[in-house]
Amino acid sequence: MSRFGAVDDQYDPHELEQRVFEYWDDVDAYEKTVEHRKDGESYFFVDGPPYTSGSAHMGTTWNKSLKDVYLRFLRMQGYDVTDRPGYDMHGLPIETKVEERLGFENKKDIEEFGEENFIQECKDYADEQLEGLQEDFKSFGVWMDWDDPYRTVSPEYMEAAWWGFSKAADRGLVEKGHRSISQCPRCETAIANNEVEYEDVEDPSVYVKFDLEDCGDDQGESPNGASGDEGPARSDGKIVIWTTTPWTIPANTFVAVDEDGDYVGVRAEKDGEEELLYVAEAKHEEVLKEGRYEEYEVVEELAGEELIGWSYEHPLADEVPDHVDAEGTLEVYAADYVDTHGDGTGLVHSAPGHGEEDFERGTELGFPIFCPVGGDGVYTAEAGKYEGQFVKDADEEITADLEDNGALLASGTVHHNYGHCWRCDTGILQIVTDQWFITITDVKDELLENIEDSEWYPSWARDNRFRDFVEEAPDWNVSRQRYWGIPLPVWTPENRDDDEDMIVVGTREELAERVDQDVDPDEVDLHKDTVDDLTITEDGTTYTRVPDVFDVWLDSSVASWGTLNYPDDDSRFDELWPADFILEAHDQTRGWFWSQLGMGTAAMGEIPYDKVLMHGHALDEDGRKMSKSVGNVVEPDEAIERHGSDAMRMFLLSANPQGDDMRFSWDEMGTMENHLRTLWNVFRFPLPYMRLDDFDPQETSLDDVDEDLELVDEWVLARLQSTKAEMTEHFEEFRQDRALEALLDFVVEDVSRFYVQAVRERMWEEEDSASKEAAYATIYRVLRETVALLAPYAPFISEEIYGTLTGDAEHPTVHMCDWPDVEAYWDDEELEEDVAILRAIEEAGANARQQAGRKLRWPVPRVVVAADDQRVVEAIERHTPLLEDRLNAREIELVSPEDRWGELNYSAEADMSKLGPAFGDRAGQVMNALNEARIDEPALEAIEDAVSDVLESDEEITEEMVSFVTETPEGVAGTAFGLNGDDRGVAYVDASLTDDIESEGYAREVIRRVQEMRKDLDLDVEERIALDLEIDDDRVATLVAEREDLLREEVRADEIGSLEVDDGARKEWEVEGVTMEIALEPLAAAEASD
RNA sequence: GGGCCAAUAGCUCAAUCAGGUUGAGCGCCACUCUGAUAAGGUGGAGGCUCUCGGUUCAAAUCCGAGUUGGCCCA
Repeated sequence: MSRFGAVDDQYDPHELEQRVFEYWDDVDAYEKTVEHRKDGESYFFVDGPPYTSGSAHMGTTWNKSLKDVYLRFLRMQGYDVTDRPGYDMHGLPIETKVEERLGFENKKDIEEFGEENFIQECKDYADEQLEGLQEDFKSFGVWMDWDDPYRTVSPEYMEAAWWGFSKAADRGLVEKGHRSISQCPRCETAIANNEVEYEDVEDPSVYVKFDLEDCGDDQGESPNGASGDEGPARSDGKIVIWTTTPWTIPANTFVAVDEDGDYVGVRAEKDGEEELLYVAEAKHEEVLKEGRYEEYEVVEELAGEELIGWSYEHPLADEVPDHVDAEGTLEVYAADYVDTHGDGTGLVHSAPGHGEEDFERGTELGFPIFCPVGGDGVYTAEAGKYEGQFVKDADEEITADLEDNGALLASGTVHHNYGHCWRCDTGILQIVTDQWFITITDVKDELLENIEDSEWYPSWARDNRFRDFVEEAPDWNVSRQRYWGIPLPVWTPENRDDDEDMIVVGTREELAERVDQDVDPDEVDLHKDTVDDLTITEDGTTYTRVPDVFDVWLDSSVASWGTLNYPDDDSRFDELWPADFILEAHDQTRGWFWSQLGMGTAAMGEIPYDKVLMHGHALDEDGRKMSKSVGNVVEPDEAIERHGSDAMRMFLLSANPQGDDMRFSWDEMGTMENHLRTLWNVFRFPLPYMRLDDFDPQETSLDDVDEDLELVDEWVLARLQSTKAEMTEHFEEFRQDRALEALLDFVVEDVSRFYVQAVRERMWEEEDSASKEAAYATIYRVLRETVALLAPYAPFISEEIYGTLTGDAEHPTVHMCDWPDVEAYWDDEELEEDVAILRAIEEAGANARQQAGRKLRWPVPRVVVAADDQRVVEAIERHTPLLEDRLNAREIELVSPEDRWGELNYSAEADMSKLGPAFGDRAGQVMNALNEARIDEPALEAIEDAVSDVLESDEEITEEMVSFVTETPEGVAGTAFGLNGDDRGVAYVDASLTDDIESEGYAREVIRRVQEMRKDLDLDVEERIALDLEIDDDRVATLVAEREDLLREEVRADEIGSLEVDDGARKEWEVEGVTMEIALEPLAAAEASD
């Protein structure tokens, strides 16, 4: 780009961004920036891999924008940043998408299609989605290493997973186990608890009576011993359970009670028959009502422990002949998952072959684990009568059979939350199957210790949420009975599949060495279709591979070394690992934050990341989550279309990145675009003048013009230093939103609204002047550093401004710049405060003018400033001319704190922090009395008297309790000014008129209208004109005539007199009630027409 | 059902940790400026600080109970 070249009149984000994209491409901006930092200190960032299904939504866009802003910032600080993006490409979600595409319904379809073909389809689908995501991320300017992303399907990456798993196995943390897991019967695989989605559904609700057996017989055998020798004969009694899954009753093994709970025996009557029912005391009324009993009577009160050891008959004994009947089963036991006040009856049907808690308690009691259900949710032969039925379909028949057996107390339906498969939405089943686990519960203490080695932003995310999650976490089931995933690298002896003599392979090299077949370690693809056929023969035993693939969460859990291609490539691991920084949304506490901790600890004994920035989710404008079914999704593409990538990024980056959700807002995004427009206008304002004067920032630097700098120059430079300091501080605390706020405040408030206004006239000077050069050098420095500070947020506009300012003199791209340091030389806190005070006075003055009905264009004879403190006096004394100029006042009159302006009245304001302790509960009354008092002089006695009058009692008021405020007299308008909420004084504008003032006022009114007409005629700034002026009021005409020199100068009029207008304009105006006619004509035209 | 986080102007947020008469930006309305001009400036309106209790002379702030939303867990 050529320096100070022509730029667009208006900020057009789309054209600008397109130009910048092309420019980046032309000069290899990204590659150069990476190269530029290659000798810097290394910084290891690891990208949490998005899943390759669907396109980037607002949340992903926020996430990548955050990553981009921090990576750019770190680069500018000199770090050599690792920025390899990643993609999570395996797993059930993609399998189900592909199944949908191919019209498959179950695993059989896949087997028929062929494993190899299916895997290829999944790979193609994932690759396709990856391309889409890459394009999405590039479209809003994220700079990562797009040419070389890590892909969880590549052989190196899959090897990294194998290696991590084998390290965990080396530590004895891999085991095959019989566990209760969540099974999706459609996908025919175990799914992780965090893949279960809960939805409100209608399910059966059945109350079942289990007939008690005479407990005298097996009293001695009962492990917990209960005596049955008193009270009513229990052999005719029944215990009542409740369940929403009748299909689990065939597997009933025991009934659980709360040993400390209260239970009752109830004699109840229905249809002339009497029954003795046992339920929790708290639930008995509800249960009997459900059973529609006509009458009942509590005949017995028991503690839970008294029920222990009671035995009962299996309610489906005939239908399921193979039901559990081992020693000690079909009895009542204590279990801590029972709640006598919760849902149900206080007695819990327990089937260790299904429920997780039932399984644990059943195992503890040494019972056989009976699960007559296959992975497809169909009853096996063990289920007797129900064999071959899908379990949910059998609910009805089982309920009917219970009724026939006289075991059904009541049946109905209930609405409750029930788990569903996250991908195919099928209701999950709890069944016990064989699965492979990483037994992280064996290293729970180590996990909790390792958490301490990471630093989280915000810190509560680690100390509350994450720690709680880790404490509760069960062993990690890593096996899935599916196809599209990393195969488990486990080989077991033929015909045996336990973990006793397993071989766990860690690398492709090892695989090639140990397998019986010929395998090229550099060429082998590790997917299931390839490795399934490989066998290992050692010491005469042949080993075959376990057919499962890994839980997809295991894939990303190894990202901290997988992204380095470790162990295949060990060149950078020692230097870089563990990651310095990761950044994801809060749903990853249970996801990636957790899986990495688990895998890092199991494999390496360490947490694989140092710093974690945890952001929230992107919600819609009403604070609801964006969802396709609700139709409130805002697509990033639309945001870019409406406001441009820079504005969208700035909006996203203006949100707090620490834990809070972001509420989307079109309004706020529009505001960001406006701020960028302001910056654009500020930037393009000095360009024509600099170009005209051949200003060269390399020749004329700030140092060269140091002597000629004016107050505002020094001030804006001082503000720049504070802004840099503030931004750096915020960035280092991961609050880029606050850093952005500081920058925009500087650009909009200080540069645009104050500095540019203040230097305009200096830039218009036609002759060369030291002052003008100083202003050029100052604004150049301000803009040059501002775009560097803005570059991480808005990389496009920053690039264009930087290019126009620097031409070929600096880096090819703004993103190679160093993060601007604070220069102590320009730091000037005193000056910043002075100007802050002056601006407060100016603002108050403008307010007072409006009250007095005097426009800024009209001078006022004087402004009286009553200062509350010496600091304000100093500021005014140091900068009186500037203040006169900004207020358009002939004179500034300063009233120091110890004096007062005679024409004023006073009132007082109470300070509650002092009144409260002194007056206690009467403080409110005293405050009101104080605030309402009006007095002639600001004296304590006067206010004390006034308050005492109102309250009819003597009150002691001290100086610190009140501050006096002035009451404006007639004819003068006054407005208080202050800083940071503290009053610092009052500005009084004396708006009285004199001939001199009116003369200038009217002259300026004429000037403005001539300027407007010049603009309508589209005249060049330099163009000379002839002017005709007829004013209807003689006095005003005379007043204006007194300022003819000013008029000629300002509007570049060489001739004033009557003229015929040919190529010019003539117009009548109404000014303050006076009619005037103005005509003008460019001189060149006038001459030509002669 | 449990845990964590949030709730303040129409919108986005600050003030909450260390209690003392609630603030900013945007939007809206009015005025103003006019050589940055599809810009700029000034002012105004707009608040039972989610609800109910408690502690305190005094609560947006501390405590308790709820409501709503978000995430996580069951």
